Amino acid sequence: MPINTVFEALSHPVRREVLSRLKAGPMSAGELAGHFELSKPTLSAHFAKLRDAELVTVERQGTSLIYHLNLSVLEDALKGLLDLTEKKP
Amino acid sequence: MPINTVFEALSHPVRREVLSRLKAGPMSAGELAGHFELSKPTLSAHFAKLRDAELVTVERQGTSLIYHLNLSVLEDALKGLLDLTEKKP
DNA sequence: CTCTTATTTCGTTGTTTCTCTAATTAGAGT
DNA sequence: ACTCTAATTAGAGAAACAACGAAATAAGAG
Repeated sequence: MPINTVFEALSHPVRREVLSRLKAGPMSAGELAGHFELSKPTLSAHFAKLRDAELVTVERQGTSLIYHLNLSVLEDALKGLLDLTEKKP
Repeated sequence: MPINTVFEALSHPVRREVLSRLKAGPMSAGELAGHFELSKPTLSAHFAKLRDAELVTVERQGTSLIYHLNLSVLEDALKGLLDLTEKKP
């Protein structure tokens, strides 16, 4: 959960869009993957980076894996960026 | 200035620290480079990415190049991240 | 015009990222 | 046990990244 891992995870547009879709609510890996024109293994790799950064959490439901957005880490990133704009640290 | 370029630029810790230092005020490339244990060519490449993303602007003063933080693009990134946390849009 | 200073560009090397297909694991149902 | 679906892991290749030393460029001083 080093902040560097978080920013690295946020650097790819596909991963940011995954987060954006999860904003609406938890979703399975397959359903998420259906929104992209990429192979499932490719998406799975993106999911792994998001998990590494703890930007998402995962929960198994039967054969499906349900991904959840982790707001708190996203807020850490937000704070990190805000620190770059504030004059006062 | 596509937002993707901005996030990509923000993904490296050295570049974020460069921005952080510029927060205090404009600074020359050499002075900036002095704060890192990296060669000048390496730093120059990082500066180029920041320029590409328009996160910094540059101004020549004699033989020196003075880098300035560009808050407005940083705010765009901030807004992009905020969009990932908000429930409403 | 030459010399010095400041910074970037060039050429190279090793590492990481992104993508794919093919093979594998995990769970549920028959 | 077998089979289906869901998802990940393994393996491979192209492209991009990050780092360096050496050479090139730009601007001012003498």
